[in-house]
Amino acid sequence: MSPRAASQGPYTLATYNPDTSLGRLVSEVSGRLLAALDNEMTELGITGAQWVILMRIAGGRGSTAAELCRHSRYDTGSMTRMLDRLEEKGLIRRVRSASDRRRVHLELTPAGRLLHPQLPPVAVKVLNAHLRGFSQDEVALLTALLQRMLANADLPATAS
Amino acid sequence: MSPRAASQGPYTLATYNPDTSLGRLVSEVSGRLLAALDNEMTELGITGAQWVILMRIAGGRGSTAAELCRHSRYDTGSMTRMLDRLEEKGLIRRVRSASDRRRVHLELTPAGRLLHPQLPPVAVKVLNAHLRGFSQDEVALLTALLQRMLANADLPATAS
DNA sequence: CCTACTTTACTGCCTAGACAGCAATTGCCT
DNA sequence: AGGCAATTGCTGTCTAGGCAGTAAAGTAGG
Repeated sequence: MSPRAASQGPYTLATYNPDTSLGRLVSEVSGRLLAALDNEMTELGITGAQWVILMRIAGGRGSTAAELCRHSRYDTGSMTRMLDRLEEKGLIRRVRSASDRRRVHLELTPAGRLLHPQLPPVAVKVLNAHLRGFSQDEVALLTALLQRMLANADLPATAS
Repeated sequence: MSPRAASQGPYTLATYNPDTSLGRLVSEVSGRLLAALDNEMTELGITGAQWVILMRIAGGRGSTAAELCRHSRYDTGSMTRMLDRLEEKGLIRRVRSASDRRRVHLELTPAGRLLHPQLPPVAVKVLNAHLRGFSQDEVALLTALLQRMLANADLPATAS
């Protein structure tokens, strides 16, 4: 309510411009990166979203559906169908756990293991294409700034 | 093919980590910002995506559906239905153009004009919450770095 | 004028994610 | 042992965007 409220952060109503704000900018960059990833991936037969899940499974950081959900903002219903698609493509396999029969362990099929090494180079290519003219220091700086935004996102929203 | 190819950009296969890469980071920040915007907007009865379109119409930077599409990576089909929803909520009005009868001019209804002033403060609040601890210089720096990535996105992908 | 091309808005159809609800399984607690 | 809550994976149902196709309206060139 008080005029002082306007000085509590970098943005104020007077200076805020929806077209040049960080919100618009981050959303646009994210969209372009995913679009470029999708584009590069069509020849491999998967989408950018599937790329992300495959990389997690292959890297051992997603051995069950629930674990994948906890790290990817999908709900379990969406994840089930995402895994359905990867299974239909013959890239992953579901194996019921013996120790905990609620769980379904996920693993790459031979076709999935064949595809896996082709995934990281695509991401490297896309990222570097968007980072032309950036020094290593600038990339590190950008990374650090974004990580700080992410850390703020986890905090409960302060009053006002 | 040659080893030199690995030094053409900040990322290399050896250093690339899908969990800490800029791709993952930008996507995550963008998702959090939109989720926070959605969350703040529920009480106003619209979504984050609708917020964006309403702001463009209100600001005079989107007087027809085709113009909105050119600036927002929606196709015309999606935009038609997006505008359907805004019209059903009584926030915008479609008016057939007299000079070019293919066009449908978009304008805010009285209810839309009443809602409009409430939109920017929400974005300012969300952005500032994610920028706690940032100086003005750091925000400017982050903005500039992201703009450079965006400029690179518009260039045709270089070979390799 | 008349044809060919473009632009604009709209409509099916398909894919994909969110939400809620469900059954099976497990661990905990008394 | 028995009851109970939590976890896991799955299924309907809804919303929403992408793609292709269409009709109406405009534009350019002969």
